[in-house]
Amino acid sequence: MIPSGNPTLEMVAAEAGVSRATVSRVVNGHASVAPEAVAAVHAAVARLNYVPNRVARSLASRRTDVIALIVPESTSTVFADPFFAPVVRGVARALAETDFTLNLLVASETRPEKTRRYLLGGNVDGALVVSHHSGDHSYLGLGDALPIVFGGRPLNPELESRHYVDVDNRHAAQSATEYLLGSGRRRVATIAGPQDMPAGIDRLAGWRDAVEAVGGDVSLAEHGAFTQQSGAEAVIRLLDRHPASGAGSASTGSASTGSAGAGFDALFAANDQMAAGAIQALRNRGLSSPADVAVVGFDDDAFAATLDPPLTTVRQPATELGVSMTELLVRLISGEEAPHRTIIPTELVRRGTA
Amino acid sequence: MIPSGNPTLEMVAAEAGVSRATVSRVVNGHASVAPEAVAAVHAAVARLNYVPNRVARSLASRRTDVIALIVPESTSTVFADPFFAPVVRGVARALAETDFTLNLLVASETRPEKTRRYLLGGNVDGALVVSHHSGDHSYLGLGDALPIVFGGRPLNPELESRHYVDVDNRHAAQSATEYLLGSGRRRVATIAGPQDMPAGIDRLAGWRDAVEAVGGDVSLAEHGAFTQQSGAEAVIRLLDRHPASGAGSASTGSASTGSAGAGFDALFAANDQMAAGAIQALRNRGLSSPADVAVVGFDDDAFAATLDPPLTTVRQPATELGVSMTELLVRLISGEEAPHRTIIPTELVRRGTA
DNA sequence: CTGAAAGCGCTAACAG
DNA sequence: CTGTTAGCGCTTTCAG
Repeated sequence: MIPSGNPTLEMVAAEAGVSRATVSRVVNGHASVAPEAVAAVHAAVARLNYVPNRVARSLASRRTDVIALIVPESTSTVFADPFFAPVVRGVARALAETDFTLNLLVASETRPEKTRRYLLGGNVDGALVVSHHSGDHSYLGLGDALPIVFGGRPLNPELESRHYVDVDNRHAAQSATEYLLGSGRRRVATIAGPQDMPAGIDRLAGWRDAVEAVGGDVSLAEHGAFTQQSGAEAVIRLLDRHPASGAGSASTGSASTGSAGAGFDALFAANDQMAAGAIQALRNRGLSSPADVAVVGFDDDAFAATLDPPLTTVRQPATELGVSMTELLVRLISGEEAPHRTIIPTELVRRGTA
Repeated sequence: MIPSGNPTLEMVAAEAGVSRATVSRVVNGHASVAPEAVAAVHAAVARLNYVPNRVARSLASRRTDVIALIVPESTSTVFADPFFAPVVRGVARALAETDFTLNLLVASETRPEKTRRYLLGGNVDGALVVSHHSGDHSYLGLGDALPIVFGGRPLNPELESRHYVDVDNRHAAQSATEYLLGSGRRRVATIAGPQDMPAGIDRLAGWRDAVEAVGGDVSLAEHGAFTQQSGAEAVIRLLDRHPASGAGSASTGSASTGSAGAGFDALFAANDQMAAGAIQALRNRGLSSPADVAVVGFDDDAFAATLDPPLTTVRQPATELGVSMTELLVRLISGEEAPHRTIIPTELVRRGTA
């Protein structure tokens, strides 16, 4: 191993006794090269331990075979987010069958131009942006300089013209609510997410769709921040605002002690964390789930099934989201047309709380 | 936004009325350029919205300003690993102050050559390998073609000649055991990790060092697989092999019911997961911690503090590991000499179990 | 302080 | 089927 740089294509050409063009052809698997030439080149490649310089290839071919998955630098949060790992897995899986290499780019939030320049500097053929949060306006301008696929509906209307794949939060929320209504519950409350995130907005809208359809009470809503704590607080507010009313409640077999009852008999929480917090808070008030309040969450995160009772929730197929985003991006990179909006189906997972 | 490619340096030169060389100089902040020229170039850059092509720059300068953090494709596992997120955070933090861009490379385990070629193809200036597991022999050969820093002591002796940063598992384990011994416990058992991983090997060795120093019983060891389940099973085996003996046990205030007692009064588990499993299993046998068996874990993972009682453990400074690895790599890239072995200190976190 | 010229290693027409 | 010829966009001596 001589410390001096790697062998070049030119050296391989010399070694094999052919021209550089021929070497390039066989290395890239281009058709029509004499079998002998192919063999000679392969031999030379092996002998020299040649590895093509991708940078040079990129410059010449204007392709990189690399796609970037951009994650915000709040990496700690990102990696802790149970939703994220499966998405990455999906992306990696979809890419495994292609010749693309994945490039998880940790975008410095303090120096956004660093990322911008990287992306625009010809380092990647396309990018995937998982915009769990709303603040990624920085990628707005890149859209027409580089194929980009967003995960999650963009909040910014300008981005509606971009390509994105998402779950149908609104419809899923509506279905979950209808499920609650269909199981005999009369007053379905909701703990909505932040209204500056699409997931928060859409899930609330879906709940409202279902409630309005049956002439229900759309004031049974409080907001949380997608955290357990905020879920607990929200349900307390709900309880305070709507104590046990004359409404024919379904609470009968409750093992509750000095329960004050609740003015609602079902709850749709915009994510599992908040559902967990809510159930805990209800219990502290002597209300149990599902007996007093049936609860449905959203996400089916890693903890949903381990709660007691296990949480009934709307499962988001995160891996499929990753796969789907990737396939879409690859299609865009190869110049194909593709729909701007791709929706992947969710699924209600019935467990113990509803 | 004209769909045709980005403006080139040449166009900027024309726009600014200077040569390409001059544009290059000001763009790269090289000294000695006439103020007027600088201004003209900046103006042109802004007007044209010029972003340098990093690929071309790379080819010409033979630098990329990118470093890769390689993670095995068992991504699901990796991202789920509570140890991983802080390492990434550390890397990102250290890099934020430099001009390097981070490139988290998900290495396809089914197609290792893909990664190899990427690394050797001039895409990055150096690489970080977090070798939590032992199987990464694939990076062995890269060492003298590209600066690489390993996280965690390499298992393979050949790698000892590489650069790596690690915590001193052996010494930390020894200290933890000594702590147990120093708090009046006589018989300290251990649940060791797999003996094909450095962390498993070294932590066991450290425990033995301490036990032998006081003439203790080094047969009080069982092995686990770093999982909760395996920790529970290991402690059961320990219990079966060493039931309550005549040894003056420290078990006094135990609230245990029909406790059979244990032939050891302290336990050092090679990681927190196993410690958690062990405590659970002990409890099932009517033994409580710390009353009957004092327990110290290793890692201080995300769950350690939430156990009941909270787990006393050896904290691994994962973020610092990331920072340290990065600083080392950057130094290597700039051609500086650096020590092959860097050890970062651990810390015993005293909580409720010992 | 600045321009001219020569590549970095590879791909891609274009003739043969 | 294969060699020749031009570059890809930028950095970097080397003169001036």
